[in-house]
Order: sequence, then structure tokens, then C-alpha cells
Amino acid sequence: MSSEQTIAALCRKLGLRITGPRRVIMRVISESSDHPDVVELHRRVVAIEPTIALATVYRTVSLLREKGILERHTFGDRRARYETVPREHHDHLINIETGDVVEFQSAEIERLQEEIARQHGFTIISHRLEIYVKPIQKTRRSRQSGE
Amino acid sequence: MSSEQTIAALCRKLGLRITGPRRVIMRVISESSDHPDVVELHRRVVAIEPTIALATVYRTVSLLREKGILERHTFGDRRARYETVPREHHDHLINIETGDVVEFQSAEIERLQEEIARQHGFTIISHRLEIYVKPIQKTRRSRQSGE
DNA sequence: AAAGATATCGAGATCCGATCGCAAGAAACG
DNA sequence: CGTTTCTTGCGATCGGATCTCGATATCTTT
Repeated sequence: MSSEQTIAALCRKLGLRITGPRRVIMRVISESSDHPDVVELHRRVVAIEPTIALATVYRTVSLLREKGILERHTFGDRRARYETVPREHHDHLINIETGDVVEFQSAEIERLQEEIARQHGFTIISHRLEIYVKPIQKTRRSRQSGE
Repeated sequence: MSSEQTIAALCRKLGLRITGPRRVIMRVISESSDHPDVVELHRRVVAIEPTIALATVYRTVSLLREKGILERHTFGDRRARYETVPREHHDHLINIETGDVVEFQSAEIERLQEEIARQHGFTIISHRLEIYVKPIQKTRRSRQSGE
């Protein structure tokens, strides 16, 4: 999702009407590189156009999610956070000591997931893999290469 | 978590009072091999002792979670589901159409995770892998419009 | 065993994120 | 322009989870 004309084009492609609120909401989303929740999105939206209702933001994000434009995450808390769908799927290594997040991809793991799902008679809709880690300690012995 | 005496012992060990409601709730949990949410737990609990309140079940499960006895999952929906901390780690296939959860293990995936973590200079503390799936459809052929 | 201290309970109120219903307003299309 | 259908704003409502509080039960102390 990107600039002004493409938002209109996107709406048209999705069969959605091009409305003022949607223009603003989509623009805010496209300019957000973090993972805002709906209230936060609404905050940013009303900073531009104060009349836009919270419910409209809710409706728009779920619409965009249905259409595959947005991804919904639910981290620790119970509020949903949104992110534009990355063009390449990735999973996360979370450093529990620092909170840092490292993205990674593994075609091999993806393949194994497909295999497991198929063995159970399912097809994968989506998945979530989070690996909680800490830095390797160097004890008396081995050091690690790389990194 | 297991039979009657061990529940008392467990409570004592955790510094909790051994009460009627707790006995029942813990028994229900120990006898559940699925991933019930709190309302479902309460259903099973009141089948044994109808006077036990939903709030008590909420309080008990969060207590047991704090103490490391239970694991809390939040799959697709917004409700928390609980399971006793397994002695062998497993991951979950979640059928998004029915909400059913299938447990699985994959030594291969675990191995790859270890490898990825190591390549980034980390050791794994824990991880979470959830695969959201739906049953394999038969022929998906010409469909009319929309959606 | 009785009593005091306090953790726990049940029931309903409350919180908070998310959704709904409806009348008014706006887009699309001719 | 006028009609049709979609969208919006607003308040009501939903649903899961938590909290309040008086009553009760458990543990501890004697």
C-alpha cells in the first residue's frame, strides 16, 4: 500500500468505494512502519481528520485484513495490532534479554510445516513461529563462529 | 497435575489453601487432555459442583499459570485456552473452521530452529509454533463471483 | 477445640476491546 | 440530477476478563 493514487486504485481493485475516511486511514497505515493497534491508528487518523470515528477504523482494518492487505498480530496483550503484509513471509527470533527481534526465513521449516499439515489432512492458512532466545554464553570452552 | 492427594500436596507446595472449588477445578484440569477455554472449564466444573462461580475458575487458572502449572495459549480467537505444561514440548495445528487443536511434534523442525538460533548466536529458551489450517477441500473448480 | 487472622468464594458490577444497528450521508452509475 | 447501494458516525451492545465486597472457609495459634 503506498501513495495517494495507488490507494484509489487499490480500493477500486478490491471493489471498495473511495471515500474520505478510507483515504486517510489507508494513508496512515501505509506510513506506519510499526505495529499499531486500532486505537493508535485512530489517534493518528484523527490528527489528520478529526471527524473519523473509531468504528470506521475498525471496519477498515478488518476489511483490509480480509482482502489480504493487512496482517493482524496479537502479541502478549489482548489487543490486535496491524501491519501491512510483508512481501516475503518471515518469522521472529526474540531476544528475551534485550527484547530485540530478528527476522528470519527458513524454506526448510516451511516445507516441513506443509508436510505436517498435509499428513493431518489440512492445508495451511497461516502460521506463526516465535523463537525466544538468549545470546550464547561463552563458558570455559567453545567459542562460536559466525554472526 | 494428577489425583486427589497430589492436588492437596500441590496446593500446599504452592502456598495455596486447599478448598473445595480448587479441588474440583484442578481435578477437571488434570482430566482434560484438550485445550479448554475458561468457560468450557467452568462448564465441566459445574457439572460436578454447580455452585462454583466462573470468576473462581478464572482466578484459579491464572493462579496456576503464575505458578507455572498451566500454559496459556491464545490461538485465533480472543479467548485464552489452557493446558497443563507438558513434559514434552509440542506445537499446535489449529483448525480455523472448527477451532479444534491438534498437537504435533517435529524433531526436524526443532533441529532447524536450533540451527537458525545458533547461526544468529543465540540459544533457544522456548518457542511457539502455531499452524492455522483448514481441511483439504476436494475439487475447487469454477466458482462464480466475489470473495 | 475454639478463636483470630486472612485467604478465598460467589454474585454482580465493571472494564475494555471489538462489533452491531440504524438513520444520515456519500459514491458509483446511468 | 436521480437512483441505488455502500459507507459513516454515533451510541448501544457484546464478550472475555477482572474487580469489589460482604460472607465464608481455611489455616494458624493457643
